[in-house]
Amino acid sequence: MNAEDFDATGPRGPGQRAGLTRGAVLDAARTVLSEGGAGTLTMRGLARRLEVAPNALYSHVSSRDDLLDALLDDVLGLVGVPSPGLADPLDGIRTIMTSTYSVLIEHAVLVPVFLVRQGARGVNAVRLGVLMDAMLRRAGVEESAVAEARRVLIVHTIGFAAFSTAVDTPVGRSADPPRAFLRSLDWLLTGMTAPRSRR
Amino acid sequence: MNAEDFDATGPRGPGQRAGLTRGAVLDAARTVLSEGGAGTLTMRGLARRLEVAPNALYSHVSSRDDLLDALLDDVLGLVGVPSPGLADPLDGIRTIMTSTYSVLIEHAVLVPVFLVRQGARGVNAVRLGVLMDAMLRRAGVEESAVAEARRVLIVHTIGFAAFSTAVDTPVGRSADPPRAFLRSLDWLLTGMTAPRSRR
DNA sequence: GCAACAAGCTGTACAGTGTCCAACTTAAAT
DNA sequence: ATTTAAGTTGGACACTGTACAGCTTGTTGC
Repeated sequence: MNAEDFDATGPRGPGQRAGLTRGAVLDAARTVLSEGGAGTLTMRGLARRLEVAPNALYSHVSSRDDLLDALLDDVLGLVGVPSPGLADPLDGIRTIMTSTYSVLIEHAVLVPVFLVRQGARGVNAVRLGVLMDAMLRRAGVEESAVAEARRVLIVHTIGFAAFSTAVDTPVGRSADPPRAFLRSLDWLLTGMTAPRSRR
Repeated sequence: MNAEDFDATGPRGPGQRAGLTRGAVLDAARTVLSEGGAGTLTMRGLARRLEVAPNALYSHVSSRDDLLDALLDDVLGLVGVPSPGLADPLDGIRTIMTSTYSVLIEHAVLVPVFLVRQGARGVNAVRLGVLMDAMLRRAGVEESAVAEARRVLIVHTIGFAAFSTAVDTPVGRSADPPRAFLRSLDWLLTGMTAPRSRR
C-alpha cells in the first residue's frame, strides 16, 4: 500500500503527527478569540479546530492559563516604546500608555482577560514595567511611589479600554485614544509628579 | 416509631424540606466568598455547605449568574448616598464614589466579579446610576456625555479598587480611599465639567 | 377534616470543562 | 542501526452548571 492512500487527512491514530507548533496553537487561539470572545476559547474547541485531540495541545502549552498569559504577553509586545534617550520622560509615558490603549482596543476580547488576571506577567509586561518605572523616576516620582504610580497608570488604561470596549452602542471604538483618556492621563501624570502638599 | 429517631439531621429523602431560603443561600454564598475567593463559589460547593442537593439551590436562585448579580447588587446597597437636595452636585458624586470604593474594598473578593460582569445591573446599581446621572447633569455635564461620564467614573473606581485589592504585599487595604483615588476623582470631575475647549 | 395544589427537595442525568496517564508511532540523536 | 525523545491519541477522572421527573411536605379551599 502506498502512502497516498492516507494522504487525505483522515483520523489519526496514536503516534501520528499533526505538525502542531506552539505558534500554530497561539494563532488558532487568537482566531477563536477574535471570532467568539474570551469565553469561547476552550481547550477542546481549540483542539477541534486544529483537528487534533485535546491533549495534543499540552505538548505546546502547559495549561490554559499558560496559553492565556502567552496571548496577553505577545499582545503587549505590540506596544510601541519610545526611544530610550528621549528628552521628556512624561512624553515617554504618554507614548507607552496611548500605545497600550490602542493595542488593547485592537484586541478588545482580551481586555476582560487582562482584568481578570490583573495585567500580564510575561517578558513583555516586565519589559514595559521596567521602562515605565525608569521614566517615572526620571519624571520625579518618589522612589517609594514608583510601583504604585505604575499600577495606577496601568489600571487606568485597562479600565478605559474596558470602558471603550464594553459600550453596547459601539460609539467610538477607534483605536485612537479618546480625548478623555489623554486628558485623564495628563491629570494623573501631573498629580504624580507634583510635589506633595500634605502628609 | 417516633419522630425523634430521625431528628439527627441524617440524609434527607426526596420531598423532605431543608428549610432553605433565598436569604440563607445568599448568606452562605457570602461566607464561601469571604473564605475562599470568587473562584471557590460553586453551586455544588454551596449546596454541600448547606447540606442540600445541588439542585435545591435552584428553588431560590435561578442560576449562578443570578446569585452573583444578587450578591453584587446588595453590596451596592451598602453604598451611602448623599441627601437628595444637596447643594453641590460634585460633592454628591464624590460621596457616592468614595463610598463605593470603600464598600468594594470591604468586599474585595467581589471586585473581580464586578470587573468580569462589567458592573452590576440590579436595582441598587440602577438606583445609583440614576442618581449619578442627575448629579452629573446638575454639575453641568452635557446631556450627550452623561452616560459616558458615569461609566468613566465607575470604571475608574472599580479599577482603583481592583488595584488596591490586588497588591501582593497588602500595603494599604484600609477602607479609606487613598489620597491618589480622591485626587484622580477630582481631576476627572474637573475635566468632565469644564467647558470643552476644542472640537 | 379532607382533597387539591404548590413549593421544596432529591435522584439521576446530560453536556460541558481542564487535565492526567498509558500506549503508540514517528522523528531525531547517537 | 539502535536508542532516545517528542508528539499524538484513547480513555479516564474529577469537576462544573443545570434540566427533568418524582416524592414529600406545607398551604389553601371547602
